[in-house]
Amino acid sequence: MTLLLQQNIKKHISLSESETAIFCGLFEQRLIKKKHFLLSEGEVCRFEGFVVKGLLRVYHIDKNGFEQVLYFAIENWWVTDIDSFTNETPSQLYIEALEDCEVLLISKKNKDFAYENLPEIEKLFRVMTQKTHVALQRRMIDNLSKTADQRYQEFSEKYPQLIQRLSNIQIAAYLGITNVFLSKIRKKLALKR
Amino acid sequence: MTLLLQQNIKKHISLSESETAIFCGLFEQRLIKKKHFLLSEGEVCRFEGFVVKGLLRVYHIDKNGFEQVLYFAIENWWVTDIDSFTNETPSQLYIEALEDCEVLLISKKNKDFAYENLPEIEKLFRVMTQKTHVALQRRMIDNLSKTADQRYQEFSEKYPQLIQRLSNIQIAAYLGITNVFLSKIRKKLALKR
DNA sequence: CGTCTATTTGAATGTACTCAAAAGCGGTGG
DNA sequence: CCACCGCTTTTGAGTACATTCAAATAGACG
Repeated sequence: MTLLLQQNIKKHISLSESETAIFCGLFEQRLIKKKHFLLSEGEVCRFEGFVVKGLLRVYHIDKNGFEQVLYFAIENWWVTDIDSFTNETPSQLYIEALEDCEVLLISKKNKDFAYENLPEIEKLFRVMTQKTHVALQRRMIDNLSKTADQRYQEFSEKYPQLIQRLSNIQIAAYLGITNVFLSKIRKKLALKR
Repeated sequence: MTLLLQQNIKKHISLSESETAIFCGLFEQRLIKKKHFLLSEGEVCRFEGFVVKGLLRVYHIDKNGFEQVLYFAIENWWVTDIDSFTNETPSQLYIEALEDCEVLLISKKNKDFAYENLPEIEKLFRVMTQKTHVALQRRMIDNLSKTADQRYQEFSEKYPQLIQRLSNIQIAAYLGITNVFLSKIRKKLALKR
């Protein structure tokens, strides 16, 4: 059950067998069916999650009713609302399963326990947070400086496995364009080849 | 010299007098004249900086030669290229003084020393990183869902003190629009009142 | 098979950019 | 103190990028 999680940890830090076992023991398995929610706006996010199987999207609904996708999470990715989780404030985000999912959840209490008893874990999360931050910074720059056209092509090249599992509507909400316009972009690109 | 830094720390964590003194002692003062650089593309960022006085901009130049401002840092803000600093890789960013500046710099070595000897410091940086991340996430959403018009108004309302010290060119590079277009937005808004 | 949702297409509109030129403004040297 | 230079801001015209709305088509699923 926690095999994928163990491999994920090993990529970043070195933990002994027993430490790994302790850490993995702090997680709770959770199965979510397609179209169901792991988190809804207004709730406090009580977990940090590791995706073992499936696909989720993390999104926000703005005051005009439009959905903005912050990111997608598939196997081997982490998922949470870091703001709500750390500050224990109501979330402004939704986390929805786009496929049937298996997720491993760790509570704040258990994470703090890990911080205190497994010093390397601190590093694990620090590194992860940094990577996420840098990725977000890059995406910021891209969104400011590139056309939807370029962003779509780069997204397809970077996450080919993800594209196949997403509808145009989801991709468009991630790129910050309408699904109608995405359809036109795809047509234009298809003609070019 | 480190008074502002001390106040900044107190907002997030509680350190004893002596601990504060030790921590502040790990910083080195640096004066930068207007139009000079604290960091240039290609260099490894060897510091994390706290701005005591002045105004800096952190930006990236894309392959078409356009400058994208990631953020501005004024008094009481921190400034670094977190990617380059933590991974000791060449930076893709520039950090330039837009006014004469006084900055307090801490090296990686000294920061690690602080982590080991002043446990609360870990928390300080964790909290800061998180706040930055959440702010960036919000900005991401705004950029995806709002017009330049709205983004400009919100930026002016959120950072009125900053707006006054920035040229249109800088503001435009932050908002992801041309300075020509910003000028037109300002005219339109002025007429409305 | 019917229903529901996703995708495509076209026309009209709005948002933002490019290019070029003029006007404004600040600093520097004579 | 003024004249000049360089940089910023403004303005206008033409164009490119992206959205809205509406309708047609295609797919997915019970």
